[in-house]
Amino acid sequence: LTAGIVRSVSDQLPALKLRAWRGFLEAHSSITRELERELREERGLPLSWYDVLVQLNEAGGEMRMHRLASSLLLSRSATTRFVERLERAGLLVRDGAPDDRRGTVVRLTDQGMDTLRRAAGVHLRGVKRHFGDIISNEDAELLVRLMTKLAPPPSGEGASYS
Amino acid sequence: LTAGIVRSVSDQLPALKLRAWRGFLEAHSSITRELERELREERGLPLSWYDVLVQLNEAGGEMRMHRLASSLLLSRSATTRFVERLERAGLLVRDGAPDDRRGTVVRLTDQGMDTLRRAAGVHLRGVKRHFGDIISNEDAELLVRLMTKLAPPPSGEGASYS
DNA sequence: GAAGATTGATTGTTCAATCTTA
DNA sequence: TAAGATTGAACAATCAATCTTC
Repeated sequence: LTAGIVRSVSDQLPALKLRAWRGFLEAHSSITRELERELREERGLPLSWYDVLVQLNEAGGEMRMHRLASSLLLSRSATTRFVERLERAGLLVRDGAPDDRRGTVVRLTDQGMDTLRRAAGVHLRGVKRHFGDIISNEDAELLVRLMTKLAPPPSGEGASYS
Repeated sequence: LTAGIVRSVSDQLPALKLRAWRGFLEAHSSITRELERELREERGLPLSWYDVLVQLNEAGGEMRMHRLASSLLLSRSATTRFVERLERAGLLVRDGAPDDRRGTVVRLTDQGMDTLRRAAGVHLRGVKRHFGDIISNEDAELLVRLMTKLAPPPSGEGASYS
């Protein structure tokens, strides 16, 4: 049954490269799943919440809604509701933009900053354990080079989960 | 404000490895997003549906529900509803398992097999363009080695999006 | 009692439509 | 007319509870 598909696979993609691709997917999935689990268990924080806090912090503590939406790779409506939840939890606040009255500025609160600090330890420990400690410095250099080739350098950010 | 965080980052994770980690996330995100877009535009098929078809095909055309759930990294209830949708679309059917009357077997239909064949071309072309063509054979060998170290080889499958 | 699967309630994401300001 | 943001309706994923069979 699968002969046709198998043939078309190897015509287009050498087995070696297909194995590399699948390994890439497996590694991504297993590492992020583990990071998600650890952060949720030890800090009660979803990785997606942590990512919002990181983005805001790296932007200097505040950000416009549409900019946040594009860094998170979320639609605007999803971002609105997402931000609502974090605001209800006291991690950030929304305010009208000073220069453009259509706009909204999202700002990290002290509590949000504190939550970020406490979460960062857990998260970075996880990235170290599940990624950094496993690869050598030479591997890391190579990955930087490879990943830069694979990710479109011009266009915007991306879901970081830094 | 961020001094404490920045310090704790570099204590745990050398800057080089952190850059490798972020590159890894960016590359994964941008490639899978593009593959999703292409498959949806050219075949009207979500990547997650394609993944179900691939899993079933690689398992010889049929699979038990709980096994499918674990290959897809979905909960059982999510898998039930997911399979319902694909069944409504005519891509697969459900039947009682012959040996265990608690169980359900999911089986690819001819239409499902046909959809898989037509989707595979588009998808594999994408993996080739956005991944295979960009890396050398040496890079691929290295990635296989690295990704195998990063993904726990013993435990189960993973979301493939093959 | 435990495993396999489904259903109900809750939560989260999206698209399309809407409202306000530029 | 378009950009920024929010709201309503539809869809998808999860947990807990349930039902059947082992």
